[in-house]
Amino acid sequence: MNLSLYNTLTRATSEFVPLVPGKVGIYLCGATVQAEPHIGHIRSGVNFDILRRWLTHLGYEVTFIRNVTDIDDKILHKAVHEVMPWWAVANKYERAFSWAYSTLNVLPPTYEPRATGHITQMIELMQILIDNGKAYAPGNGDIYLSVRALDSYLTLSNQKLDDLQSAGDSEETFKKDPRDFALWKAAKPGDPSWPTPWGDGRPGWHLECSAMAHTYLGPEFDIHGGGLDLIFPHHENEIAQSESAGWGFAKIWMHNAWVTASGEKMSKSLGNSLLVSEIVKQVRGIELRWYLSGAHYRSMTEFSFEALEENCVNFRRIEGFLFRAKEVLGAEIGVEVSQKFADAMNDDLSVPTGLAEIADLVRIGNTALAANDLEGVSRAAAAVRGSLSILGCDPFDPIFAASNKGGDEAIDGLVKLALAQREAARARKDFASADAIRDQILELGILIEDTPTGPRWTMAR
RNA sequence: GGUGGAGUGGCCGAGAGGCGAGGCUCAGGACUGCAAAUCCUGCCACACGGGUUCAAAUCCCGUCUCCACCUCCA
Repeated sequence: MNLSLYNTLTRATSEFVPLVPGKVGIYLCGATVQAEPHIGHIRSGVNFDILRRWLTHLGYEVTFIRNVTDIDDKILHKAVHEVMPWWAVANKYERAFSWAYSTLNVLPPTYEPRATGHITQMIELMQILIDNGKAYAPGNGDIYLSVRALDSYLTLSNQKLDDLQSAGDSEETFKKDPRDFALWKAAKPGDPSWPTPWGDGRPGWHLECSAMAHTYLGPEFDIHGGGLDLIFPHHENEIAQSESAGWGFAKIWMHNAWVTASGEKMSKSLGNSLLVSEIVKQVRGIELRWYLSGAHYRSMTEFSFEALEENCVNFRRIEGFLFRAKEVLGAEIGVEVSQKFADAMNDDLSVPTGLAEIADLVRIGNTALAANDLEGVSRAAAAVRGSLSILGCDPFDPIFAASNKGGDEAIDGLVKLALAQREAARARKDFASADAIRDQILELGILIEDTPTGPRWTMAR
């Protein structure tokens, strides 16, 4: 079975065929760095990280570009609000995003271009568009794209130009048509600006995405991703800008759905309790990632702390199996991807189906552990670990190692001293003393379990 | 008004004509000195009303409810 992906453009799932055999170019709309990331933002990062890991597993050489939009209206507003230079605001939130990505084990992109670093490329693109008559400079310093002049506009969102509600601000502008959009905005006093042949100004409608995708992936590339809400107008405009310049642009458009709260999109829900930085005070990054990975990327996932906790319990069970397997095997666990898991992933990244396979493997592995079937344990554990590694949730991944350390040797030695006393008490049937030791140790956060091969301890969560 | 999506068991969450996804919770059982962990068993759901079919959660018609996008939201 080959990889099939859903393409928003065709509204169908079809076999993935790269433009260049063996290689894949992906452009993901990353953050507009104007606020701290909430779990909806990071879901997008996680979903596309899984896509990237899967493509890499399939043997593709993946070039993954994820931009940072570090200049836009919201950033400027925020700068006024926070009484900071706009560039300090942008950098502050860019760091917040970077922290969230690494906390959730989202691999660094091949390159992470910033909008402000690509003004030259944007000017070049505008020059092309003006030269071929698709864009115009009405003389006030703005540059607009003329949407009526386009052969195909709104093909991604399947809308008709005349059905759109008009912008509202159109009468005061220099637009030829109210639906034309600004590629470039003339400088206003106090705003940052860059010089162009048409006057000083700053980037308009996400011109940077077209310019940067072109710079790093070429005139056409395989996959363009982003959140569902970017379909219109953001991605439509990217297509319009790029195709008008004569570039083939993206072949496949992939959009992740939201994390909702109380049935509504996250940005509408109040409070900042759903910031990544807040959630990871309650659960580990790997657990939050597991939760966000669990729903299909095109399905809305309804956030609740109950659901999060449930998923954590589920994950700890899987992780517990791997830790026990490693202890019994006395060796590193292999990394294999089972056919069933691969089939699931190949079917438009059907993670939920893959989860059922993981559950099966864990059950089989636990049964093998009970039967002391080391061969079976090894096989199941490797398959579980392989699946988890695709999901970016491998507990043996060094990035998570710190939070998984059972404890260092000193703790191990101390716990074993206590366990020896408990074993002695149990041997003389002094269960009251044995239980007291177990309870006291548990209060320190260490869980004692008796197994056929003797007691073992783990850090309680 | 236009465009798109959703409604599945106590909860989360797949599936998209036929042999009960899976997880969590809960209840029983096995194991255990007691636990924990683990395994086994149980809990037969698809918004509503019609229709097509041997067979519908899945297809068709109608209805209701919810959500999103429609010019700077992942």
